[in-house]
Amino acid sequence: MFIQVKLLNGFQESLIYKIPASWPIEQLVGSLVKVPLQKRTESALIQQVLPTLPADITFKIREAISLEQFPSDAHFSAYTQQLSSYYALEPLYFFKRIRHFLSEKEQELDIDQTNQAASQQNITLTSEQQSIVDDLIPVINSPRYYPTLIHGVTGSGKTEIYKQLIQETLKTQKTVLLLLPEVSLAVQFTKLLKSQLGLEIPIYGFHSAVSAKEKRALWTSLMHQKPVVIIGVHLPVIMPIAQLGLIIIDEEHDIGYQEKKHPKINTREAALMRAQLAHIPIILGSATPSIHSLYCVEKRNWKFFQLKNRFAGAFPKIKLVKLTEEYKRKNFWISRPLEQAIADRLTKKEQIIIFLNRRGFSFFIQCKSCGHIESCPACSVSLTVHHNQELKCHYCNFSKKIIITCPVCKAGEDQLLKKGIGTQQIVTILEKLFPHARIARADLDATVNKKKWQEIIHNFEEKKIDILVGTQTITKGYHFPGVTLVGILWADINLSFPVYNAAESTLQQLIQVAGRAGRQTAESEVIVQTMINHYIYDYLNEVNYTQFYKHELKHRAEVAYPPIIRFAEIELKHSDPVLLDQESNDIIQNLELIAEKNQLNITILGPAQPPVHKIQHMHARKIYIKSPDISQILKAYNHIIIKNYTSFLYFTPNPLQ
DNA sequence: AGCACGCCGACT
DNA sequence: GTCGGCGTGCTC
Repeated sequence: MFIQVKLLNGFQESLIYKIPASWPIEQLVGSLVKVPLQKRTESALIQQVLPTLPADITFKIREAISLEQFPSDAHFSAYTQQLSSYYALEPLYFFKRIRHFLSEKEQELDIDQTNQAASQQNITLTSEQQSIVDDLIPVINSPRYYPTLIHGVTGSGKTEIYKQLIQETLKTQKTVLLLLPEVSLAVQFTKLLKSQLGLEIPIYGFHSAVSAKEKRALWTSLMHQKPVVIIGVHLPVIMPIAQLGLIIIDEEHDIGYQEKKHPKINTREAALMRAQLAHIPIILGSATPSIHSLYCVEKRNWKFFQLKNRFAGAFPKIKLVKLTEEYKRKNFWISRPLEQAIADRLTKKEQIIIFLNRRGFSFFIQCKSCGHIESCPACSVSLTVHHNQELKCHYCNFSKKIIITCPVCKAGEDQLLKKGIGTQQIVTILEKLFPHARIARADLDATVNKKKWQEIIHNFEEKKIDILVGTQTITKGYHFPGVTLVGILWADINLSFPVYNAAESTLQQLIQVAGRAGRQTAESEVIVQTMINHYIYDYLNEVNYTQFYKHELKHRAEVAYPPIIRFAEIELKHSDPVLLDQESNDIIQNLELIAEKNQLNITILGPAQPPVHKIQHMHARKIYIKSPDISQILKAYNHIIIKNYTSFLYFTPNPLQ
């Protein structure tokens, strides 16, 4: 008997080995083996068992060495098969990833020590919370696929439900997967659970902030089929786990679940596939559930629960302010109502968050005379002004001195407009308006320095800072009881972002930030400043968030976007833009041909130049495929990849931005 | 992906 | 004469 294997080290061709006499023949396909290759030993995945050799063999066949130790998981093979066909990858990909972390060397990690583990123990659940737990306990005890969506307003105590259900699952000797959309949240959650559930429960963090030693300890547990709690972002969902009993996806709406690099696997989707194959319950929780999940509640009978009450504090009052209306004000970016509210809170010695939801692109420099914008020589993005003296590229880190005359029309400095607004600038404005306030900035630049970041968060918690100015980073996870005012400076920046889910993600973000207010106090306020009118502002009240679903779904149906239809992206990359354009057009033609030949019901869009179409001298184009049926999209794409294009091709089903 | 082989220039 | 740079080709 022989096996046909594929090497994990990137060597493409499959090889044939003899099975040692002592091996079982059953269940070899999908297992990892060690095989001799020239003078070394390599790991490989068994693709096929061959009873006899192919006739045309001219080389001598060597014998495989040993089967590799791998945690048993009855559903793993089917799961990696399904995942790999959905993401148009080879099943080998998942084994490579697992292998990669196993061979990881120990390295110093600067672990985020942000201390948020509030020690509230043995809390009695509210009736809202209890009814969810009561519904799920029977399913945990006799498992089946049971997708459950929990819409819990900010501060409603979803964590308490998770804790109960984790304990119930462990009682049945099963493993729990707890997933969060960001490493920092996973770190926080791990700490919280360890302090509140007690040391006798094996809890493992499993993400980039965890040491290789700890990861290996988890691996050993998995080998021995021990029931554990695994907390992570992307990695845990592709691990082989013998006795999986429950998956929890917290902040399920968050785009952080989609991996940043290709292949852009979405942990939320992978987890759903896994739960379905393993016949276990899966819980998705969020204060702002995704349209997609709400759609599944409606069309696919997912269980749905709502937590409409806050554990402590009360909901903030929400006030919408139009920036374009003619207020006479000291500064364009701080409207009169906001200025007054800040002054008011400062005298009451309460805390304020000022939020700027800019995303990637920010304030660039533009000539008022000729319209020229300074941009990066290597990437196609505008350069960002730093400290009013430097221009920096957000993608490749290129930097140069700020220009004082326009390089195109030679106009002077007074004609150079530093468009947009950044957190730095806001701090300066606020310092002028409120000279006695203690103001700090917490954006991505500040978070790169972990120590400084921790210090800022700590000082804000200790009320040594009155106003915290920040971007996305402050919207996630943190709990600042002293905050009674949240000011959102420019709510509509992202609404014009060229993606179909712009309204959804903007509203989710606004509600999440607004939710930072009034966690402890009865009276708080959120001021939302905007340039334009938009329907999302009708749904800023988070208790009524689900009404947004109806409105948005109608809109998506009109323009044929998910979740009504399926949607996938093909990204093409090449250093030569001419070749890239040729090949993208060729792919479009080919797709159309394939669709016609196979009678596929697909719509092809593009090729489009993405907003950032050139990064580090690599050009990019995007092609989109729509269809009522994902398998038709996959069929079309699989026809494309067998042709030998010189561009790099990346396939993303259901892309999020 | 590794690793050996081999062909050519630099150096004790 | 030998050491070592890396281009080429092979792996069951």
